Amino acid sequence: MPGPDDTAEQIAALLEGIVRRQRRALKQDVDVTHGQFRLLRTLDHAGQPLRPSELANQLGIVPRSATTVVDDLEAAGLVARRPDPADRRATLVALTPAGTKVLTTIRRQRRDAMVSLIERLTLTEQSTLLHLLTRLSDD
Amino acid sequence: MPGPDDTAEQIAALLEGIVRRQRRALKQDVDVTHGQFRLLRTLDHAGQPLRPSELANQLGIVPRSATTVVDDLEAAGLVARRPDPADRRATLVALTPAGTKVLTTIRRQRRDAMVSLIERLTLTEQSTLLHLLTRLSDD
DNA sequence: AGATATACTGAGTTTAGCTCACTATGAGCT
DNA sequence: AGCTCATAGTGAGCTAAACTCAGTATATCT
Repeated sequence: MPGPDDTAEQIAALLEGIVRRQRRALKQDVDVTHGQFRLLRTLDHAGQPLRPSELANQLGIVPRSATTVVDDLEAAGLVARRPDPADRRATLVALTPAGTKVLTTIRRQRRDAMVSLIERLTLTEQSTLLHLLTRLSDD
Repeated sequence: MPGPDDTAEQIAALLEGIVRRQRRALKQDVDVTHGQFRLLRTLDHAGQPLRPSELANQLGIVPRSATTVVDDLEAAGLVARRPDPADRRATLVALTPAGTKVLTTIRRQRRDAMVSLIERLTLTEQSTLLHLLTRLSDD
């Protein structure tokens, strides 16, 4: 006799499973990790250079973790650090042209993977799912 | 003009975000990691001892990874290994009473967190969501 | 000027996976 | 029986994505 609690547990398990499998399905041929991709995407979405702390904030991670991701992306030439003219403690992180290009590539791959999954649903179901997930995501 | 590709990308991002936040909301006071919890839950759901390889299969991880999780749970006294009488290569992993107890505790915590999230949806919406996610999860 | 707060980072840890290679045992074939 | 191949588990070692704690440089506030 499943109750609402059961439903919650099942939904949690399904969400986890889907995310895990989707992520693993992405044997990207571009050498950018998932975390790095998220940071690139955030920068692109912002449309302007951001501080590491702001990136951390938007990514939902602690600032120290953002530093590492930026380090690796910078080493790969996908972002560049420059001093913040307004505050000498701070640095600004900007996408390089190479970063933008890589972002586009990965985005397409990820989209392909997700599309092939959600193609199992009808268009109506897709928009229902989107709607429900959005409701769950609002802060 | 959002097309099906956009929908896929949005759904992917939402799924990730929900899972990440839910997991972090779980500052468990029981000393069992998320991966360990998943294994305990799988064992409990099976209702009988399972082989590590079967656990790995159900958890969607490679067998070697299951070995490590079982190691840690066994060290904590939450599961027990015993030889499989039917196949001397194999071992069977069973929940101990302590494991069952811990599982119950964590389940309640997790359920509370997830329930408080999905309470935003009506019962009908919840079952719709469950249905859609199940469709996405079928192999 | 001094205290406190903020921005970033070095050092080290944890979690949750992974691969590769090895041992022991089972199963199928001749 | 003997050989070959497959399966079950695990040791060793790696990667990713987070974390904490502590330290330095710079801002801000009184």
